[in-house]
Amino acid sequence: MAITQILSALSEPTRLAAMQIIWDGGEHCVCELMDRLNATQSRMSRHMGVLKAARLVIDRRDAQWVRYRRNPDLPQSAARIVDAVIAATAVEGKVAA
Amino acid sequence: MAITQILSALSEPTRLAAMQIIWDGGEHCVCELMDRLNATQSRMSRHMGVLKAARLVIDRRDAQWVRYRRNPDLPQSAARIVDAVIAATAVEGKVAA
DNA sequence: TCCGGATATGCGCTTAAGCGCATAAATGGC
DNA sequence: GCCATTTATGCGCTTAAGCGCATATCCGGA
Repeated sequence: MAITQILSALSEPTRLAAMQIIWDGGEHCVCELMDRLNATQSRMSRHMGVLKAARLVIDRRDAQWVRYRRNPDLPQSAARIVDAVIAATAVEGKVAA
Repeated sequence: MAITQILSALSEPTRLAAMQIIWDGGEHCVCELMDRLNATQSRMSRHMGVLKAARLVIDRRDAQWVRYRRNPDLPQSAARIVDAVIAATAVEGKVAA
């Protein structure tokens, strides 16, 4: 079931675009993702919640910010899916934001 | 956009299970998939339509049967996604049918 | 031409996804 | 303690997904 949940999480354009940003390994607050992806606050927050529920990312409180980053404990088999997806977005050009 | 469509197509358990079967490279009629996946006829037919719309599979009329197989012209970047997904299902055990 | 098997599709229904809006909750600074 | 900033969440709405049922369509064989 976890796999279908991962695929479903990645299948939404804004979430996929967020994963492209987050997959660099760094930390990114919701406000940054909002700005870069042109999303409202509640929309962005909920999308991040979906990615978190799929265990693709983890979050960390840092003062008034919440920093998201890729889940370092993601099983390799799942990480390979994300890698392949990110690579494919690079090939096909851009993903809607 | 094609990538999110592929991910969405793969994110449904019965469709994912169908892809596991079809990814062997052989041809499979709807009736076979129905039987193996415990799906009704209309349900299976529609699911295959979704996979076809995502260009993951192609179909061919053969007498009263329609044979589905993996799309040989699927871009490599997309094929890698499917490969990673199939590999992950093998790791995690089984996918609901 | 008629029939039976295999597949697709129109229709209506139910449920889930995604959204905006308003509001709550957490935190630092004053 | 109070306020501004950042993030999460309850609520209601709209739309899309998935399903079963019935029916249409396609095909070979008698």
